[in-house]
Amino acid sequence: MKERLRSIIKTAVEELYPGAVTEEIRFSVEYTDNPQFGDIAANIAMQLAKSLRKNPKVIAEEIAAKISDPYIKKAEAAGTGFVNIFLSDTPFHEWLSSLLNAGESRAPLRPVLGAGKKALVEFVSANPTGPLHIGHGRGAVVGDNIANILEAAGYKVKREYYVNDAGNQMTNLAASIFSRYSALFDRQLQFPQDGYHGEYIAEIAKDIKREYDDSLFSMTEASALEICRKEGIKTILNCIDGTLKLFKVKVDDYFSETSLYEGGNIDRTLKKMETAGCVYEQDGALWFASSRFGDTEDRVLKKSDGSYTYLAPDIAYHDGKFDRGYDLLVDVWGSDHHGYIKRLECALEVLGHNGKKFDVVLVQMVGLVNGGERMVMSTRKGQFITLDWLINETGSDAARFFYNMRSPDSQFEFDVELAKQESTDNPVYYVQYAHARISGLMEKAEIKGIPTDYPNLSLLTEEKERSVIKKLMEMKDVIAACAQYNEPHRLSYYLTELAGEFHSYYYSFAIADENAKELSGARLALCKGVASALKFGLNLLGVTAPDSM
RNA sequence: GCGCCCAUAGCCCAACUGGACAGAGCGCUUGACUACGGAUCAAGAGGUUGGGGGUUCAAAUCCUCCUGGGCGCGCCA
Repeated sequence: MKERLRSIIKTAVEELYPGAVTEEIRFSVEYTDNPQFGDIAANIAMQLAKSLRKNPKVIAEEIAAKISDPYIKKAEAAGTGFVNIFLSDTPFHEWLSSLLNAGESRAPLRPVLGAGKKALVEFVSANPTGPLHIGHGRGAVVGDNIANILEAAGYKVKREYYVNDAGNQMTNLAASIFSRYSALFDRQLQFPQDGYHGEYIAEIAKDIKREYDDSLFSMTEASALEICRKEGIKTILNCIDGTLKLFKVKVDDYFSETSLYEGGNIDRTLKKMETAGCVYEQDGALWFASSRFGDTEDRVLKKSDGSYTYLAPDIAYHDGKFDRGYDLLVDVWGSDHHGYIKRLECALEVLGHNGKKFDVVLVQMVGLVNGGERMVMSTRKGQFITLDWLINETGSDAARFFYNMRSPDSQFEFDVELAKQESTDNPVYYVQYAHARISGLMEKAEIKGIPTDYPNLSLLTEEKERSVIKKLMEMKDVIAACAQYNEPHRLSYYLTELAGEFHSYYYSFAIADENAKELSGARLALCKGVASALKFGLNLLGVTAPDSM
């Protein structure tokens, strides 16, 4: 509908003012939120005012007088120069009909953005050194939702978890486990200074004891640690995977950092950067001249002892993502990693990927308040609230909706004591209730013998009915905005609004009235459309749409 | 010191990326079930968008300075 009006307006303007619509004129055509401004408003007159040297209000009046269409009831100039368009009921009925006919595909609710393009969403990527805590939950939900939304917008999406299974953290993990293992045999081994103190470490040690008994002591320390490392990563990743499944977070692949070492990917990528002439040696180390590309300083890629820094495999990983044919990369990171964006962007530019899209979504940290006292979560010290706990406490639906309520870059504090309470006034129930209510209506309709299959939608003439349909028409734009700006929280807000429109409608009219079967059939069809949109939206957020609650 | 992010109603947050009178929820005040689910609805109070300056027909949004928070500035990952 918007597209249609846009071209009508454009044509009118071109006839009125030949040559006025240049590339720079990017006018908006938007649904209004206030009926007094009509159904759709355009700001083109104000955009043209400068180049035409004319009062925008006058331009708007001329445009309004010029445009005509069977769907348009009237067009008028308003405010400082808006063109407000009032539509007849017909386009609303036709649109609703198209939604109902689309069935499960729900094509009228989906924007067409991806058109088969390939997108890779990398998220969570927590180090495999402990269970996921409530901080990770946010990234998991945001990433999963972005992936779902991109899919709905037509992208082919893959979801990856990057596993940092190389480097010092892993050495630390192995040493921590080995120390606990030794303690099981009454052998005191000094606990590593930066070791991991969580309960789960001792559990892993017990597992190793069960499988290997005391045989780790009869091998070299290196092999013993290697077993601890492997077992540790395996167990922890298993645990993480279990949590994510419980949270309905889909992960297609766990991408191992170690595989980049073993596959020679890092050397290959560094060679490319060398060829591009942007690396140099100094003090025995290999540096990336990132400052030449806008970074604040140069970065070390290979340390003087010959090992790689964290950055090198990360560059190789992202280089590889583009080589695998993805058009769009979305990384969901904790905001404390924001300093890495620039250097990674610089590297990707050097590697010739500057034309492609690489977005980093920074998810702000989740603070923790316990009884008014601030807590700092630390996996290493074993201080954290696990995501498992939260899910069990509030349920997956409430937790997911709650995490998605705020824009990713806003920081919020999680009050442990309020977690359960938070779930009872979580808006997710408001939205789910609307869906359940419609299911109830449908049952009622069947009992009362109200036919809903071939509704006469032209009977929907109430102002409220119009505004419900209008709300439904907006969903496409909302999903598009979510996908475009990586802001899935918009969908949560939208669904709350849509549910509100329905609840209000429900109270204003008898919907399943056996004494007015034809009208009721039309109203029930409208409700069916609402339910379809609610379910679609909730599922995009990983939340169920129950038929009863 | 340098860099990134944030500041909106009593609280927690939105605001279609520059558009019309800044909007929801919670909390507060008042009302609504012998119609289809009250986990709901209807109404009210509540704002100098942290502060100053600037750009624009139009600023919560862009630029600049100030104040106050968060985070990052390793040959750690």
